[in-house]
Amino acid sequence: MNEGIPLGMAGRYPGSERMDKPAADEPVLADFPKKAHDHRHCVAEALQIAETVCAERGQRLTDLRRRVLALVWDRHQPVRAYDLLEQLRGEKRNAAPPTVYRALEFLLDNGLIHRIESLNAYVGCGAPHNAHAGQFLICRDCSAVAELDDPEIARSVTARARELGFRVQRQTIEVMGLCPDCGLDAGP
Amino acid sequence: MNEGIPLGMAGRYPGSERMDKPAADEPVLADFPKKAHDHRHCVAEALQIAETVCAERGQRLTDLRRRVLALVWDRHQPVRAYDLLEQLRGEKRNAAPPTVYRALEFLLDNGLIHRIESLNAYVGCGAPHNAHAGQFLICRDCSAVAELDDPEIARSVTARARELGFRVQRQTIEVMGLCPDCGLDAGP
DNA sequence: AGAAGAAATGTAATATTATAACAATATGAT
DNA sequence: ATCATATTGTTATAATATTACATTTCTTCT
Repeated sequence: MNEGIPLGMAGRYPGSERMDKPAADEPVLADFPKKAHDHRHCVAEALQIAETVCAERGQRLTDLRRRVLALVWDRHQPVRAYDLLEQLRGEKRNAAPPTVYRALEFLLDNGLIHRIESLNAYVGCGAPHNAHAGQFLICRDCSAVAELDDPEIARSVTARARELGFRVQRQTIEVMGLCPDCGLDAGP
Repeated sequence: MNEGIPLGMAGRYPGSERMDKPAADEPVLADFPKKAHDHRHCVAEALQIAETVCAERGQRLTDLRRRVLALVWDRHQPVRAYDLLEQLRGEKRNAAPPTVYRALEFLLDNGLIHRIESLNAYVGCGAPHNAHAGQFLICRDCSAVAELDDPEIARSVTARARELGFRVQRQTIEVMGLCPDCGLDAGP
């Protein structure tokens, strides 16, 4: 199972019901969105948010960067850099690795996407207003990803680290498993 | 700072005072070991444990695998595959990438090492008896790594995932920051 | 508008990480 | 000793990412 209708993506994703800004300490109740939802709306809203975020920060969301962001959002799953490159080449024959990697770097720096380290891949960020690392639930079967932003998890990590005298700068939390849909196949 | 005396490594590492087997639910009180400790003892004990673990499971710890394990432990820091390869080539002129990657795969499968996804690197596992994913504190400055195995952290992740109907198979938790020694430089 | 400086992109080459495919060798079981 | 299997050797290549420098575009200042 890894074809056909694109599946889930980060909760509080553009298009979900909950795009209100959460209180600093409120867990983001992320979830895996329905299989069928309006992609175009989803992408359009992500782009709109990106415009706003960049404008607020005086960052330049160029055509290229916007296009790469749209491609990352297009499939609501982690996307690899060279897949992006291939798609770009279809539109822009002189695209090269730095074309993609520079755009990805910009988007990462501005919190508009996240990198999934264990997959060497990238996903759109559903809540780019606040700087955050996020925690990711990744389905082994269909590759759907849900982004959590649970302060309790983050705190339990930070607390233990501090006991050891370690200063936390950034947390990478990636959970592999089965999403609600794919978990059904495997029994209760 | 990334040279000279090798620095820290996983708590409950061979050579630490606490090599007793923890209760299933007891947090492993990992810590960053002292800068000067007996490496040879450290490596020797890790190898001894590996022998035992493999014997228990009927797995073959061959010369090559043992050698790679020793090299991973040698510096108590995350080691990259091609660094291992280069060292191997010094001893065994026909070593090639698969030589290293196959040994690493074996060691990973048997829980004798962990892969640090965010660094594309490998570290020895201090407690290979129990299958576990582990949580890693990685110093940005000196590359020292401490391996935690804190069930509270794992539980907080699992609990939230279950609320979303996600079945956890494996957690990757990697925390970048400053270890106790390097954190001093940066003020309190 | 025009020039200077900064930011972004183009372009070529290469570094780094990892795997595929098949041959040869070593090991353990009978 | 022979067979089956696991391990290792060997060659080639795939996948991911960066460096270095040239060119273009954008912003700002006049």
